[in-house]
Amino acid sequence: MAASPSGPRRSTVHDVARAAGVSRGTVSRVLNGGYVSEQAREAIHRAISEVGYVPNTAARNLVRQRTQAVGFIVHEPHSLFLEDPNIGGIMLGANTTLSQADYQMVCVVVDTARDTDRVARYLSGGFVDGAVIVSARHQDPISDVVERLRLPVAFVGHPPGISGAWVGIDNRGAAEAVVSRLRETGRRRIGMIAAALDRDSGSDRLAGFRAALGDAFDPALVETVDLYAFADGAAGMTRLLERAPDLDGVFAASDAVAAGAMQALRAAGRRVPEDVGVVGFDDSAWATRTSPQLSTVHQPAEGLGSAAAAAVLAQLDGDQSVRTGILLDAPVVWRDSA
Amino acid sequence: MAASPSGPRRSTVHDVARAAGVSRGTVSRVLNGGYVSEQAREAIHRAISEVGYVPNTAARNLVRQRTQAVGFIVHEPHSLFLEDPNIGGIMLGANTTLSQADYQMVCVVVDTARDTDRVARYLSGGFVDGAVIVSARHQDPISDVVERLRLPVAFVGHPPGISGAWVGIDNRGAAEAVVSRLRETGRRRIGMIAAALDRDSGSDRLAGFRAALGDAFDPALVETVDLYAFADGAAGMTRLLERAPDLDGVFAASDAVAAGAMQALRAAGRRVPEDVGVVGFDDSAWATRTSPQLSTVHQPAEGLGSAAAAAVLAQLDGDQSVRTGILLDAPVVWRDSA
DNA sequence: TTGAAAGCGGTACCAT
DNA sequence: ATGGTACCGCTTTCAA
Repeated sequence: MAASPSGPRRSTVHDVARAAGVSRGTVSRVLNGGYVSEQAREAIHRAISEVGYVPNTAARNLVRQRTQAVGFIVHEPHSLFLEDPNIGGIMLGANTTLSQADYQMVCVVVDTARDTDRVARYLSGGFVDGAVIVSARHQDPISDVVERLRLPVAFVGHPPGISGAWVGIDNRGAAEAVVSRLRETGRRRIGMIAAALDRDSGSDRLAGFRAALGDAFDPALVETVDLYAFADGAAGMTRLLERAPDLDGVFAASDAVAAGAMQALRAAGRRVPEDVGVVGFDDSAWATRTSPQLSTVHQPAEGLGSAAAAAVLAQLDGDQSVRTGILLDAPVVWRDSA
Repeated sequence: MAASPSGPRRSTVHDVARAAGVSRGTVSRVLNGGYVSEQAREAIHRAISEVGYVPNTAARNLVRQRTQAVGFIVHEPHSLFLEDPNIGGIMLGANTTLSQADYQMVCVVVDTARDTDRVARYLSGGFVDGAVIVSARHQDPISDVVERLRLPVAFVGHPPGISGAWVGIDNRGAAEAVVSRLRETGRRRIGMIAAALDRDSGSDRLAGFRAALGDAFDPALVETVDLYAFADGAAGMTRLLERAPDLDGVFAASDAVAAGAMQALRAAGRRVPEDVGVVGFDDSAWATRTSPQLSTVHQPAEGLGSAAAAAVLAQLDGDQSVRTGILLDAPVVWRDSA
């Protein structure tokens, strides 16, 4: 049971109080704010560094009835967690904001295949004061739990039917911008490889595509695939090309899909961007690795994580004015593929 | 200050004790093990689910003098954290193992550019019972702190001069295996694009390359680049090709480097694998996205994270028999690029 | 402005 | 086997 590093006992408020010649209460007051004479304050600060005092988190949390932890819930199989170019950035952003506010981020990955309700239990268990929830889906049981618990949360993305705070980008608007520009540059037969229609990001991108085309929209030019993945992009492109050999532009639902599409295009003897213009989505590492480099929509991943964390923090502070929806800017980046 | 979700007060050991008609001590005993009559045990279990009891982590941690948290320290700039194909897997593996043991993983990313000693303080602050440390470097100040604190840790990778437990793969042996096979398949002028020589992984791969070649080793066939990155691979390959136009095989220090090298090779009119055989390292998403698909060394990323976490857990349990070094298997995967 | 004291929710030791 | 009780380190009334 040699759990804690042996060393000398960590010093406590008690030690500080004694060294400064005051009571524990006074020490606590300078730590947390309250009426303290300048003289006492100084003596205490000196004592603190003298005895090397560091507050005990557990004790503080116990009396304050908080855990000082925020969950980062990713509802995604491990493999997708690793593939997704945005999750890492979102996590980093959330972590930065949270730790600056002295909160710990506890990362929980719900491998969809396994039990969702392990997380539900976790959330109910009072292990966290709030949560950032990534890639929730419609009717997600986790969202239900959160609602019942009235736990301060923020979703990244905006699954329909969710009532809590959320932060996202304007997928639909960005898609429209992409397609409009494609048309402006002379593309006339523009197709789309849509993906992940079961989440808002996927369906909104498709909606934007459709809206931008208006009357010119042709359902035959949309190919739908399951995942935002390279292989899906390649397969989708191949099928799309069979149906519409005269196509001269493609909007792919993600960079990975776009990269796959480019591969299929090349295999079919089409040149990018000369014969077919290709645009992706995410501005992930993929975008600058394809040749030609991909035109795409920039996702502010760290910003999303950071904003979601801030929204949770605001609720934790009892801030009533929390906006329930925040849209971050997702500019289109034009490179060489279209 | 409406921090905790309002709702009814959470029930405590006290409530359970009263509902079961026993004392708090007895309740604690069934929770933690000890002599309890079968009768009491049953009554208590019934009472627990009746009142919906969930233990309070803070209180338990306070009395036990532990935090029940383990740090996951990544000493890497944010951008590299996102690029590295292994870190995500390592993290997932560590997280899984840790949470199964009821530990929380607290992720700390040290953006090298900024203060390393913020982490040192964190570690000294008693916020965690132990730590998994990824990508430490030689003479890393963090390693020093850990040593001084005698904090239970495990490193992923094996930076020289580190005395604690570590888990890694046999970079050198894997590199040797790659090069030997390249020779067996008839390659005669084999070059290497070495990277990240400031870490053990990078220098060990180079050492293996050298060892496999023995007398045939030609320093002119080694090109060194800074990072395990695509762009570095492309640039390195270009330079290498200038020096050794007759080269017929390349061992790249990572898949990203290999992908960059393949691009440069193609630009120079060389066919892979006909003219030049290329082998990477990591078996990351890159490997199956290039065409032809990459032959490479498989990194058991989740396994590494999991093993490192287990090593920390073992030390926390006071297990004296912890092996200080664990090597996981990293098999070579032969695909089409060589 | 400050000190004293009462808990926060558990665990563990001590008698019984 | 069980109940009683002291205590973990800190915050927060309440008096003074």
